[in-house]
Amino acid sequence: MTPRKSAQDELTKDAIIDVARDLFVAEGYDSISMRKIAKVLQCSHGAIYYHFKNKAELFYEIINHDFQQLNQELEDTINENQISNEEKLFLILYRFIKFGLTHQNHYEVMFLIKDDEVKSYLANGPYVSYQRFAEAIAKLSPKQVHMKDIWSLFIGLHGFVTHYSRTETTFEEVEDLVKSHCQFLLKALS
Amino acid sequence: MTPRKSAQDELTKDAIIDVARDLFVAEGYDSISMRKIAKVLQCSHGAIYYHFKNKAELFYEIINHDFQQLNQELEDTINENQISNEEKLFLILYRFIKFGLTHQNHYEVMFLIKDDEVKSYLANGPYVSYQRFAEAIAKLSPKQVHMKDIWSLFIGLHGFVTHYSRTETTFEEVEDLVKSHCQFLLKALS
DNA sequence: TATTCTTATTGACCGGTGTTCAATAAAACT
DNA sequence: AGTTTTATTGAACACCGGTCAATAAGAATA
Repeated sequence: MTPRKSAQDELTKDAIIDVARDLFVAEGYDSISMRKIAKVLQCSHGAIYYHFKNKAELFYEIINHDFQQLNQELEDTINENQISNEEKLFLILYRFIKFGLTHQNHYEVMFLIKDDEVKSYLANGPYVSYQRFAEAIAKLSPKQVHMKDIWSLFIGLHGFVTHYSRTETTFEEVEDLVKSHCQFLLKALS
Repeated sequence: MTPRKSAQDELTKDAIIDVARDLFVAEGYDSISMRKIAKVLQCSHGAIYYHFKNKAELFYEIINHDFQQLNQELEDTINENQISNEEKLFLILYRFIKFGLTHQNHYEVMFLIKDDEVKSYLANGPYVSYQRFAEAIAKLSPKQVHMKDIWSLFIGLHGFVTHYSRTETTFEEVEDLVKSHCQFLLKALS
């Protein structure tokens, strides 16, 4: 049996996450196997299981960071100075789609995946992000909006990201369409 | 080696499709293996490959039928008597979502799947269905609508189906929400 | 320093997947 | 009866996620 690694080369959670993140971003959850990750890390695939219970947990550590980033972006938009509420409203929608399309493979898992294993790790990440979103929309809207309408608005954004993720379109390729889609949805809100 | 089947038990494309359809509907594309299909058919998994080039092609034969059904439903709605254009417009949206949520696993493949193998077989099925949809919306709208808005409308429906497919919600469970979502989208159109 | 203990890694193994293909037997044709 | 075509079998291949006994490196202890 080849000997185990020496201390200097010892595997760390962070090292695994760094490699796994790149691979997942590039090819998505299903396409990346533990063995592929291990190969890049130059370790056996079994070693990864010492640091993470399973593939889903490893992925969750990455996804969790993305939810925080999404929430942060939303907050930044709310707190931005020198722009009107109307503009903020637009920016929230616009940036949500931008986030989704620039993190396509992660978005898929954050809001789309059916895999029960992964879903159980996601826990309330999607729920929290949506709550923050809904509060922001309610606060920034010129007139009272129904909860259901905010939900429909969100679903409308979700559909956009979902569709263009399927076709692996970049945000830049559809930037204009993003704008008109956001305007379309805002028309329904008022 | 056990002998091959006798003529009366011979495998047919239709027999495979019938079994595969039920299994795919119940558990989705990924969860159903060729071996599971073969087990129900009481044949070897290799035999299926004599009738279908691969799993994707088998699934496509099923999906293709679904596109035709979706297109038929749309046409039926257009040709329905004794209802106004406004009501037809609503019904088209409503029934699209209904279709999506009552064929969740198929919808996923029809409009959502990333699997390149399957996508290549889908060919222009989604495209054709969308064209028919867009034409119907344009015709039934009281005033001129932009192409982009029809697209946004569709994306809005797509998002709804996609989200509730992920959570495996039945159409009946969200029937009221479907109505309000359709109304929301129609508000944006006018 | 010698010994024990803890910790991290390895890789064989399990049961599963889609797909291929040589062998073969049933049916059809000559 | 003999030949050809056709449909089926199941072993084999290269993957997958996950488990775990064996083991070696490093730390702690005597």
